[in-house]
Amino acid sequence: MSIEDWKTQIKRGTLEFCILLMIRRQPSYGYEIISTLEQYPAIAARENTIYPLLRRLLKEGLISSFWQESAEGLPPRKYYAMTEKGLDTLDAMSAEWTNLLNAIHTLKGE
Amino acid sequence: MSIEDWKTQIKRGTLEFCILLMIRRQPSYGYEIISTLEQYPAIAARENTIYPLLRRLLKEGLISSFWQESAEGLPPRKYYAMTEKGLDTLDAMSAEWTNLLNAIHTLKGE
DNA sequence: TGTATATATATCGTAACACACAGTACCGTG
DNA sequence: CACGGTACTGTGTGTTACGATATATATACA
Repeated sequence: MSIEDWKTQIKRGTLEFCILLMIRRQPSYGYEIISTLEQYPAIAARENTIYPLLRRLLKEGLISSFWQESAEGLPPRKYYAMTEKGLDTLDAMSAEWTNLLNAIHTLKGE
Repeated sequence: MSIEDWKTQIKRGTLEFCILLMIRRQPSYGYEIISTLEQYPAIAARENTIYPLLRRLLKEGLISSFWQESAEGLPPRKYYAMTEKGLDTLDAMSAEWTNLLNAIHTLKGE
């Protein structure tokens, strides 16, 4: 397994975590999420990954969606916002994430 | 997806990372690795997960193995140790991991 | 006989992410 | 008008790490 393959594995779960973090800050739409993630090579992902993921989060009720007109000449955007359930889940994820970081820190032996 | 399922996803890649970190500190054997991981619920895993993983790391040349007699009354243990290639890979992983942490920190908006 | 330590293997399933592809709509330039 | 570029939304199929469950082997000790 190359380091690139490993990066793919690392994204499992963390990508979902990152997207929820983004949406919690403020409602966002697919294209914006993809553009933002592009700035961070560690978790960059394309439409074929992001849209199915957003659809799943919608289906699970962690986020909600609404359409909004854009500035003139631009197609409408589908915004995603956090739900109560999403916030609860994100809190649980954050707690687990902290546990993971502590575990790694200890295993590093520092 | 429940939080338990998310924990499973998060282990992808991180479990491999953790095991390499452990073996870098000092050569270890399967049973000890499993026992140590049990102390950290975030990355706990059993034989059915750990042994195939160790076999994969061996096959990829990231770790090596050697048998060693145990204390009287115990069966011999198969120890795993880091290889040069494993160290290089671990360094690359650590760099990616740092990138990931930075990205998450920024996305959290702090 | 049963428990504990220790190292494995086999089969099957799940689900997240990746690759390739598809479609709509507007704009500016040649 | 055709073309490339940008903004925006998706679909279908494949790969593969990790998980559940079960089984196999061997030694020591109560």
